[in-house]
Amino acid sequence: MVTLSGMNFKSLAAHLNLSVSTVSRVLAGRGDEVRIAKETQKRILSAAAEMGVQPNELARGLRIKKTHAIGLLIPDISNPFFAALARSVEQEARKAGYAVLLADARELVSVEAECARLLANRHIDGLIVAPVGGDSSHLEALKIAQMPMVQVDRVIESLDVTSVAASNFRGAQDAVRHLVKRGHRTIACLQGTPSNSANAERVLGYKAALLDAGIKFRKEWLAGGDYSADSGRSGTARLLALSSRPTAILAMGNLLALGALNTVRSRKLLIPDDLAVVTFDDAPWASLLSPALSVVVQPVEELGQRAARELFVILAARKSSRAKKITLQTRLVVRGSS
Amino acid sequence: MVTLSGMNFKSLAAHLNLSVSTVSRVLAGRGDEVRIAKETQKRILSAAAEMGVQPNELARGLRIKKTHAIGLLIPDISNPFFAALARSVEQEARKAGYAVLLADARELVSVEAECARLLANRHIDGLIVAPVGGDSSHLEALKIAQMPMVQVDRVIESLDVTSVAASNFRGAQDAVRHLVKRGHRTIACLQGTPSNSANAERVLGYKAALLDAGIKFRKEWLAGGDYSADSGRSGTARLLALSSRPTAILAMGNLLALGALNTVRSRKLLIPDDLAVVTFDDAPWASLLSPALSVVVQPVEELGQRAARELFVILAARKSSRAKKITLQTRLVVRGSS
DNA sequence: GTGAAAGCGCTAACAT
DNA sequence: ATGTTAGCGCTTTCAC
Repeated sequence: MVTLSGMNFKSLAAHLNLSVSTVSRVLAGRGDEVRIAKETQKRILSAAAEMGVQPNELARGLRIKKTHAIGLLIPDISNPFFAALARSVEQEARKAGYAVLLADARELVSVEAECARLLANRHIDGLIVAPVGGDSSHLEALKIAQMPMVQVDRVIESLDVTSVAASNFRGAQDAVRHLVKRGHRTIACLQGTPSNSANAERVLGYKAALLDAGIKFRKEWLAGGDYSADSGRSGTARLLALSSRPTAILAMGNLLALGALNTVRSRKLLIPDDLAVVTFDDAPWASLLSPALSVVVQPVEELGQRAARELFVILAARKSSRAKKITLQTRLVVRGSS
Repeated sequence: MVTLSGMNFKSLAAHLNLSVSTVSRVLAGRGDEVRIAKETQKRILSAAAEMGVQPNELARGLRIKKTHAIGLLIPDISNPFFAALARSVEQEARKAGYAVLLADARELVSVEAECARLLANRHIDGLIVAPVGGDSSHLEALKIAQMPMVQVDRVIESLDVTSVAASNFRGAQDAVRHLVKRGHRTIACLQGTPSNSANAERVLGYKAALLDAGIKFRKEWLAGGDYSADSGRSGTARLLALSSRPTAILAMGNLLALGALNTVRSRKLLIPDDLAVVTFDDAPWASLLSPALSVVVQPVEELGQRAARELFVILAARKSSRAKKITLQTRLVVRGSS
């Protein structure tokens, strides 16, 4: 508990022979509104700047019942996607004068519930959450307690809370259409965690696009089961063993794709000739592989920015508005692998 | 500003016909110490649990001048290394009952300075910082204001603050020794940002190992300049054009290595035969490339854990102790690329 | 064993 | 145009 200057409004006021309230009013920027003499304002402002006096946000929060802090509850910060999300949320929050309390659920609902409780105790003004999925009663509880909330990336529909996500359905659809255009008719898919809404949307988009192209979906084309490279590796092995071997694969996460590449290489097959690969989520290394990976890019930066902004809109609103469902477009980047 | 229950000590006390002080004492776990009747304690405890009453950390912090929150100031959360660091710091903090305020400096000293100020205003109890490097007067200021601090990964010696870092010197040394053992005599190096202490240590270790092996360092072997893949690509191109072309490269970051691989492939050279590559920092994809990358692994998880623990030790201590310098061992993992 | 009262640093309603 | 006062929800002395 350290203040840079060690001074507070009281000591500043004493030093200037003014009352704390006057100091408070001026430093809150309401000097003109309350008609404090220009002269006095100047004195206060310059003295504050010089002595490095800043309001104690704790005391302030206690009084006005706002902490100007938001919680960011994500399933796994070591996942580059969420790291990038955290980055843009933090930047947007700082711009708006909010601090960010970070909580990492480690993909465990139990940890997520605990974090939710701890954050509530900290009296955050609002929460941005990418739910782990599965049980969400702890998030329900927050909602009932009127916690302003925005869901991002992963969406729990039943929560009835504003959400910001990429067009996962459309992104998968685009990828499949691209593959179809390249002449593929047997297109498999490596899925991530099925309980995850983003994954579910992608699988739906994949199936819809197959239908559109007059291709009958076969359930043995659905491999994977989580977002790991291992899952991609074994899933691809299973797919390659199929009697009707797929000529293309859509992976729902880039580690899945990496696993796929691995299996393909070990079989001495060629990409994209023997097997074309498209995957969700770009990464610095995706374009550096040979062949470079074709990817469906999510607008991560915008996702975080938008989620933060939506939350701030909710916080600024006097009364609760209806939950919005915001979808940001994905972008297909075709490179060598397809 | 939401409480899950909407209740506080006062309402609980009223409900039980007790005073706030008694409730406070019991819920602070000092019931026995102050000799509150077992019976009363039980009533309070069970009622609190049932009604979900938790202390308002804000009011608490204001009173006892402790927020049980720490700041985590890092240069770039989208860098997987720092993301992993954040993850372990957050977990360790939560275990110890601390919340984590995240601040991302985006590798800019100016942003770092602003974040430092904002965090101080939030009255964090302590700070874990991986300095951007360059100017550090803002960190000096925090130190002078007695902010409990721990540096991690990147270390500013002049700050005289406890630091936790990997054995960068030793790690580079080990890598070079390994290459020498494989018969290499012309070993180049792709460095990251020179102003970064971790990079500087690595370069020193690299040079020391060359000296040890009786190899004279030549300054044209030093390429790169930042941690990007581009830097690795162009640096490697330069190295390959040398009259005394290196047979091995040590990269100080995995994107640098990725860039190197790229250049090597485009030249139709073979790894590790034409050029061996070892790099700092493992990544999920490093072992999935072909050939798989040999890497110097930093114990990221431990780095974060240790930094947090050291900070908590400082926070628990009554008076300030001397700054420690903690070094955690790196590990060389030899794979196909060397 | 428990309660009353003061105070942490701020804001806001109510003086003047 | 500025000061006085009460109070946010806790902890902590001091009282009984």
